Amino acid sequence: MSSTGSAAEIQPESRAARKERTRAALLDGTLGLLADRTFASLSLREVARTAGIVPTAFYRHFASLEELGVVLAEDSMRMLRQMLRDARRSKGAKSAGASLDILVKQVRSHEDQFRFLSRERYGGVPELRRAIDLEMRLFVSELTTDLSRMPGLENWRSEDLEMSADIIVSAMFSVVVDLLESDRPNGRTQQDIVRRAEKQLRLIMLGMAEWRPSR
Amino acid sequence: MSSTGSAAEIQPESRAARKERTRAALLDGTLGLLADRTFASLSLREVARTAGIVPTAFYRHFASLEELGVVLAEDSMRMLRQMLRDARRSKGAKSAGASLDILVKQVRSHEDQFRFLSRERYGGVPELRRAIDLEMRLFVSELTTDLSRMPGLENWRSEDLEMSADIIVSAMFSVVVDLLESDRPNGRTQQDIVRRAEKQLRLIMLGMAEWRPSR
DNA sequence: TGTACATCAGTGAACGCGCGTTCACTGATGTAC
DNA sequence: TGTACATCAGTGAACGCGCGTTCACTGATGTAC
Repeated sequence: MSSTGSAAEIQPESRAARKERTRAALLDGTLGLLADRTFASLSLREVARTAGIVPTAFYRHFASLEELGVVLAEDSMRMLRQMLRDARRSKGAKSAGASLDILVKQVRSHEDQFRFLSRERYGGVPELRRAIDLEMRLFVSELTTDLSRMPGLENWRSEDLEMSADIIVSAMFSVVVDLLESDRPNGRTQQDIVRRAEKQLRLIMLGMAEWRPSR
Repeated sequence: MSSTGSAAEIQPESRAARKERTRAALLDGTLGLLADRTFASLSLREVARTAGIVPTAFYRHFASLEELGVVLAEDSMRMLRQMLRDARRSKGAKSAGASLDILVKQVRSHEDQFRFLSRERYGGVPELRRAIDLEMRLFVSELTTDLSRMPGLENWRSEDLEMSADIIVSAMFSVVVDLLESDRPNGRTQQDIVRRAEKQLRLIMLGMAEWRPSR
């Protein structure tokens, strides 16, 4: 309780730490606003408001709203990549059920980010759309590589592997969207969504088992 | 050449016809603006500008911008329904190739409307999102009915038919998006897109042929 | 440890602008007689 | 056919508002000595 250096001593936050906290508040507040809005409809002033700073202070952190948006997209995509890496490491991930389980958990713990990605993927800000689209392509191409290592697929043409990866990613994307809507009126329940997705993955795998890479 | 009623006589447009023309210009101009924008980012004044009228005259046609948006969504969805009806009537539509052909033609002749639908489907205006989502469900359910009549599928559980229809619609949706991007940098060519989609449909059909509706 | 100066996150006033909406209006078209 | 009146799509001024951005500033934190 003395003032000579005990653990209880008040450590005043450094200037850099404060700045970082405000920056994080800007990103986080924006993600919150995006829960039911499009990025294109945000104003710099309301974003600043959510972080509790005056509009002009925004420029201490980003040159423009769009720049903040790109950072948000990059952060969200980093999260996605991490998910893929985790899934690959986990031994059971080759089964459809286990992979879906990872996806559901990830969506549930990063709802705002997934909502942001799904909304801006086809949205109105070209810079964001391009960034997200690029990441989706990388995603498909990583999954293509994974597939090429699976037993029975060693001799497939890369074109065929790619189209398979593509259809899997499409199906997973709509799982994400459905999950995000699942607590709203008219939304299907999480159980229904997962069960349907499992069947879809099984259907695709059945098709792949029968596939003859002709021509 | 007389003024007594020949075909060359000038027929002044009726007031109702003029009004209808302005209304159409508003809808059409808005669709044009939406080629690279989100609906949520439009302003009433710029919409009015594209139709060549003063902002206040807008209210002679719609109570609000949102109301115009809903009409736009309804029009676009009518076009989609028409496409499905045409596809069903055409005899060859049971083959993947023929159906894809119809889709490609329809997308090419209604690019703006498809762009609008794909952009607002996950977009920021709840009213539009709901309207489009409802239509997509109807779409899946109609396709489910079509599938249930196909040879070999008579005994499938409706749940399984639905999940198959769902994955087909997802794949077709991404075909539409790809087609809309196909003339832009980084876009794949129309030929690549169609070829991949054909393979995907074949893969799904192979899977369905092997499907055992167990449990 | 104390002092003098530099840094810089955040402030607050001010600007010009496009916005949605109101209102009273204009003048061509439509209708009743 | 002609006249007198009603309708109504489009006009133009005006309003208050939130916007992005500029600018000079404040005062706490950091640094050099």
